[in-house]
Amino acid sequence: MARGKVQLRRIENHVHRQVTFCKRRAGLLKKAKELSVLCDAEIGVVIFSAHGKLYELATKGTMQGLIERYMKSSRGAQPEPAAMETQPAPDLDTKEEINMLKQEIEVLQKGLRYMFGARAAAEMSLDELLVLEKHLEIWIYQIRSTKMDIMFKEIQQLRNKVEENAEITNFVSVTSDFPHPLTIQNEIIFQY
Amino acid sequence: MARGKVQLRRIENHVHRQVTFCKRRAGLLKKAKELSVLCDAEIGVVIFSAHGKLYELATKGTMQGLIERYMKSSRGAQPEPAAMETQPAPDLDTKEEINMLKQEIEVLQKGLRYMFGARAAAEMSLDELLVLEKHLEIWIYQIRSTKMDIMFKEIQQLRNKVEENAEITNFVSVTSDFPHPLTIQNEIIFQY
DNA sequence: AGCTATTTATAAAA
DNA sequence: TTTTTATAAATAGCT
Repeated sequence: MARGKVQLRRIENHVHRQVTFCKRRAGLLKKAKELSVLCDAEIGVVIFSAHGKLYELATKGTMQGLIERYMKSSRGAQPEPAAMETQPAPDLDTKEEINMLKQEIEVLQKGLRYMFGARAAAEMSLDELLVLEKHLEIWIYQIRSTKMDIMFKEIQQLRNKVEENAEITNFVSVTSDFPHPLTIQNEIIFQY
Repeated sequence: MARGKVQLRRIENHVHRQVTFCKRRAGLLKKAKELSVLCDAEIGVVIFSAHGKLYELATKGTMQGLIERYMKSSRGAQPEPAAMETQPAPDLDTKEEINMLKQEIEVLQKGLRYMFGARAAAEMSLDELLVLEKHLEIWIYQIRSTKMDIMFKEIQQLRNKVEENAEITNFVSVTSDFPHPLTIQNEIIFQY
């Protein structure tokens, strides 16, 4: 933009690159702020320098809040994981259900902080820790179910192969079902 | 920037605001791309228009990946993530509010999953699931230890109180240590 | 980190 | 929205 037209490719000179990064970074964040104020938009900008240093800006609220909003907004365009659905709570009074869900959210938030901070567990109350623990147990259960699922499919494929072979070689085909009661899946899987 | 100096406040005229939003949004995204290319930086920009429409840009990789990187990078730097507050849903139908809360929980759970840099369970291999499972077990173990810790402190406090009382009333003070071997903490805690 | 000469971005209008 | 055009801003190359 000045004393030289800009070439749209990586600046090779290390010093030039650093200076330009500084200036343009400031410019970008300024522009973002302006756009947010002028047009009443919520904007988040995250910049990782080539060396991994983080620079960020979140207009209106925090980056965390913005990320949440982004997750909600961009969902649907993304392939949703079929597994690990939210546990359907038993039929409670709606009013009470809302409170329970809100509490659950709070606990999960703290859990996230705990993971990200890796030292915030001490800040959680006994009850909150209990709820978080339950969540994790559910999560583990789901993971074990998925593992079981994968393995069962492999077994089926193998059995199909065997069956084909048997037919081709005029042997008796194996058709008996493999027993796999859901109730013991998690017990079985423990052995792997 | 042209034919009129810009005032840094919300543009009141609806049409002007819309036009400016369009232009400046394009400008901001262009600047972000340029900065990324020129200085080899990874940049993410999220823009929510006043009416909630989402515009985004992620240089290098996806926004999801960038968010993961942000989560990892920004932890510890923030003293208190005052963010992640429950959306103050004003006056929605309770039924709808429940759905919104459930969605939020889903998002948070997803966030927790990202913590391990893991993909959704459905997309994960047996080995990956095993690793994730181990992580969760460790997490649960830590939580149980923390719970034990909290409870033991409470017990200590109670005992101190008793002790004070005893001294005041000239009774024999209780000084024996309460046994709490780490190896069985998790077993003990199971009962709560 | 400051200074200009220029390049860009963009406000107003169409 | 997009284009045009007059100007305001941003910034590349130097100190």
